[in-house]
Amino acid sequence: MDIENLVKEKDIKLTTARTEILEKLIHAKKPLSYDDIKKDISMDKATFYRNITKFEKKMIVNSFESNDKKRYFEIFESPHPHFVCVVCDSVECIKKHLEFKLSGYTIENIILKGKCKKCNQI
Amino acid sequence: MDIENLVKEKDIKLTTARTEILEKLIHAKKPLSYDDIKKDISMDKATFYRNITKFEKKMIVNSFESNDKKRYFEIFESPHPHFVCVVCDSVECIKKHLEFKLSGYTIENIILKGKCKKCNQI
DNA sequence: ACTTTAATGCAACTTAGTTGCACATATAAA
DNA sequence: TTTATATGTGCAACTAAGTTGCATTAAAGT
Repeated sequence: MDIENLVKEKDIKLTTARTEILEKLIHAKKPLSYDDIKKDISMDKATFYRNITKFEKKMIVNSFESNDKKRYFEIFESPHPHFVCVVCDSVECIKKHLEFKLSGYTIENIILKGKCKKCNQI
Repeated sequence: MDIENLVKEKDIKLTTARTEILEKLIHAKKPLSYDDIKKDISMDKATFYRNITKFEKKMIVNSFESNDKKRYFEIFESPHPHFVCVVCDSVECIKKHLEFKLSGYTIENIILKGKCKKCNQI
């Protein structure tokens, strides 16, 4: 996956700031918060949030609120569940497909909250 | 369900403030945020949050973070999924049991995010 | 180059929730 | 009934993620 493909036909100017954000998210193995990536990007947080909002509107990025009051962002791909640890606040993607229908509702994201492997061993 | 049963053997003093919170939650049909119930309770928000934290530790109340940056609280009963609308931020309980296992993990809450019935019709 | 439009940085703001501290209430001991 | 000790409460100040207003800068079209 490369950045040109992501923004293709999305009517978005590819500025330095935007490239930095997308680069970081593309190489991430799990959703990241602003806090997770601020050390690796050079823009102001206002710029970060304005750009991420734009990415979300264009369906390039997708986000959800975790347990730690932070928003987590990932490149929008085929929908998959996420696991959020209520002890250590870590966030993971669940590869397994979770089929679940609810008539009248549209389900966009499934979030499982609980204790992750590490925290279960303590 | 009554309040005496809830706090029985939980080593909790039943003050006026605590009774107010529990009364409200017992009669709620869905999880409520502080914002939802502040008009109906007479205590300071610090007292509310300190008590709700205590209830959570004692497994009387259970909570989760929604999409609107607010925490939603409900009386702790048998675990069930919740639906959170990403458009109108409404929160609902899902009665249907959702079985989902993930080895090594403990799942405490399942949150489905998407569009609710109302918002789907718009 | 000139104009128009969108992007950025900075600082101030918003808001859910937390914390320190003094005062109040309750339970236990004397 | 007083005294001691612990717990609960209100108020105000604080915290931290995210937002907004505004002046400045950069980019794209003519």
